[in-house]
Amino acid sequence: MIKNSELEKENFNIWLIEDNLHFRRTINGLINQTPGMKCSNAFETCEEAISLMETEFPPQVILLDIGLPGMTGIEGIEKFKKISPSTHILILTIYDDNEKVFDALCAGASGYLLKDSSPDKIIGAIEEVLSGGAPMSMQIAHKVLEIFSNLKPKKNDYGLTDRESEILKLMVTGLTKQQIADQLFLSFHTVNTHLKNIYVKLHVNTKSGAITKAFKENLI
Amino acid sequence: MIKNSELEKENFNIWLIEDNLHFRRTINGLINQTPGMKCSNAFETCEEAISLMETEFPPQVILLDIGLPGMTGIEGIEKFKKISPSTHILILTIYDDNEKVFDALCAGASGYLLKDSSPDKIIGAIEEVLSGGAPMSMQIAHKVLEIFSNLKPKKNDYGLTDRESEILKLMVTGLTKQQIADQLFLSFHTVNTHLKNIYVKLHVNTKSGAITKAFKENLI
DNA sequence: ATGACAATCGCACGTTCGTGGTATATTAAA
DNA sequence: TTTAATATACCACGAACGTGCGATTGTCAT
Repeated sequence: MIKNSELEKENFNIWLIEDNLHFRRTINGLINQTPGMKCSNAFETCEEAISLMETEFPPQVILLDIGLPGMTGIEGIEKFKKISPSTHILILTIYDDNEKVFDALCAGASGYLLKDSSPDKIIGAIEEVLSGGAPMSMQIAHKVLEIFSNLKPKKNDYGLTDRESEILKLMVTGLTKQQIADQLFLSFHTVNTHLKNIYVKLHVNTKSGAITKAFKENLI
Repeated sequence: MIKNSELEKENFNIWLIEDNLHFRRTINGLINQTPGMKCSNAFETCEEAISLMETEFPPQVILLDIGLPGMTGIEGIEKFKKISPSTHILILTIYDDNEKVFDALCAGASGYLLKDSSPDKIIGAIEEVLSGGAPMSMQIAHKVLEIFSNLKPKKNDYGLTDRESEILKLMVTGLTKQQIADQLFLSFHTVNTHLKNIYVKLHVNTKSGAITKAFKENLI
């Protein structure tokens, strides 16, 4: 499987954090059987790994479970990344809900695999993060795109005119009516009128309400 | 390469939108050589494809370029998805900037390949979308995670107390000071004081400013 | 036990906002 | 050509806000 001479020379350092003894041993063995990779430490909890990371040289890759006793894997990611930003975190878990996937990737994970991945896939994923990729199980990649498409929601159309949108944008920056008027070389009264119309269209009756709505519904 | 009996039976319908004649012919040939796949239509522009889509039966997959004459691929995605939500859009382009990737995936693309992908990869990607996956070139997957980690920015800590955060949350819902006071069974003056302190901590001096900051920096 | 912080409550004053009106010029559609 | 929509401008008044001063109480660590 592995015939990359670079890998064989470098002997990449990998840590494993996994509370299930059996799975930990399996993965550990798998990595150490792979030329060019070495699972130098295997932990049951993030806490143990963190304390060692502060004294020892950090690994290139951490294989990280999410459902752990004590600190969760998600929380762990941030800690690891703070200590060693260059270490790649590869999530290896049973959880595939949007929430966990989203949080893990936001926290800085470099990849996300489900535990049903084959040994080949797991080793391949480690190689992929090492070469700058972002390995994901098929289902996870799909979820990621799902999250994306929900990210930019139906751009609700309240029928704001161009001028009104422009004024809404300025309002969001925190300007008062008078300041907006100055900025656009308009009379205070004109801005006042526009605001009134904006409020009617957005069904609000305060600046705060308009701003909140603007953010929540991507009107900015 | 392809030995999936399901694919051979079904003969999946694929459309191609690509303005480069040479590349269009190449991909067209590639698909038609693949058992179980048929490139039934190849277009130069989104406009042509859209008009045909309104009369003919839509394909299972559209291979879509982004840099097209007339309507861009990104704009096209939304149109296609509106006409036929179940059609998978697979982006095949030279553009790999965050902006385009982000927009395409938000618009509802099911995958994103770079044009330097090998024929095998392209066919593999089509199979992957058909089986519910989300194929991405390695670089693209990496960019996607990059976008994610920038999504949840440094949760700036302004040292708000629990009470202050609570009041900030209520403020965002559009309540007045008096309404917030009622909600929390506090005096108007107490809320007023808390707001003053919030303003100092957030370096703002209006409700609007506080709300904007709350949204922009995820303080909610 | 002293000090720092958080949470609560109070008042006064000037500023800004929200809303009820009215009105004109321009432009685009019917 | 009439109509509708948009952008512009004005006024007045009460409500809400922002900010300057206070103050008391409790908690928690030093």
